[in-house]
Amino acid sequence: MPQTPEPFDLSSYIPYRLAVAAERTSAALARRYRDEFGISVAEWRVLVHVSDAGAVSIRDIHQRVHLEKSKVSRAASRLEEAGYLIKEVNGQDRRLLALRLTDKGQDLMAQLLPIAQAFQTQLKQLLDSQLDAFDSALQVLMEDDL
Amino acid sequence: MPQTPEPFDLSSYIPYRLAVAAERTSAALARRYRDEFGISVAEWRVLVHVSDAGAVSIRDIHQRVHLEKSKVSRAASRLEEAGYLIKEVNGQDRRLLALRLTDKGQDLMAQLLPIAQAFQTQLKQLLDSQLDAFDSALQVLMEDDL
DNA sequence: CAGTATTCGTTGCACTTGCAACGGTGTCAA
DNA sequence: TTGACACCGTTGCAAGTGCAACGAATACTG
Repeated sequence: MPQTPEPFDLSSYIPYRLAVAAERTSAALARRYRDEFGISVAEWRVLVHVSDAGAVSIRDIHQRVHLEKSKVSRAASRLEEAGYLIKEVNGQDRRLLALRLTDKGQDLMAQLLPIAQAFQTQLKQLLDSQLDAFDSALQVLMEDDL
Repeated sequence: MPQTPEPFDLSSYIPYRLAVAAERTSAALARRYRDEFGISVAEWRVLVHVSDAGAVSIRDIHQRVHLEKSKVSRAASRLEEAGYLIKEVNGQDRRLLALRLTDKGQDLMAQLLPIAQAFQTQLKQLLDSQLDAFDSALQVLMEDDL
């Protein structure tokens, strides 16, 4: 009896669905600020963390926003070159950097944050009644061993 | 009155949470077959679609599995070089290719599919009661305009 | 102390990625 | 038929990526 391989439906496969949803969401967000501000996703994450945690090291960002440290390093360099932040060496531990937004960087965030907030609001409205379950499902996927 | 910029919590931001969850999930899946079989995510998606849709073109795959056509083209070339599939020109329209699995490719899928199925089962168990809401939330994010 | 091990951020390297442009093929209307 | 146009898959190129290795700074250990 020839064994037909069990059919496999990619469109119902959770890792695939997640990847597509994440990509669409990130792309939709990036569209809202990439052209106008020239900020990539990695740079955006760095900016957010520097913006609300003050003087942070590359390592801090690496650990808290799920970015490779080399990616953080290069994103920070691009942001520094663009004048959005400065790198100082930490006086306590001179291996560490202390990244801080410049005034220009704060201006940038003042423009970006409302855009980001509006998008979050839009997404919440779209998800509506599924939002809570969706959020706790994401929590599981972000924290549990897979 | 100095205006403190509204705080922005990245860890509750949906695009960020989705990106992290998707990355972890894809990485967990890739761990299960990358080392042993040397298959990337793009190659995996191409394989799945060729495996269950028979003779397909690059464009078909591009449209159905959310991959850039250049990415599909290069993934298909790697798979061809590894002996997992062959490219023929479509007789009806010689602009199109018809990709088909070789016997070696079918053997590969016979090994990969159970791994993939087991992972899906594991994820469903993890998500458990949130699964239905999670799935319909993903559906919204995959289909609606963002 | 001295000497080793560890941590931090950067960088070299090979590889991947996205995008635009290309040659080859098919379509359609004049 | 021919010419303009559209579509398919590939590829060149610049930019981004992950990983390992590096120098500099610090921590640890005897």
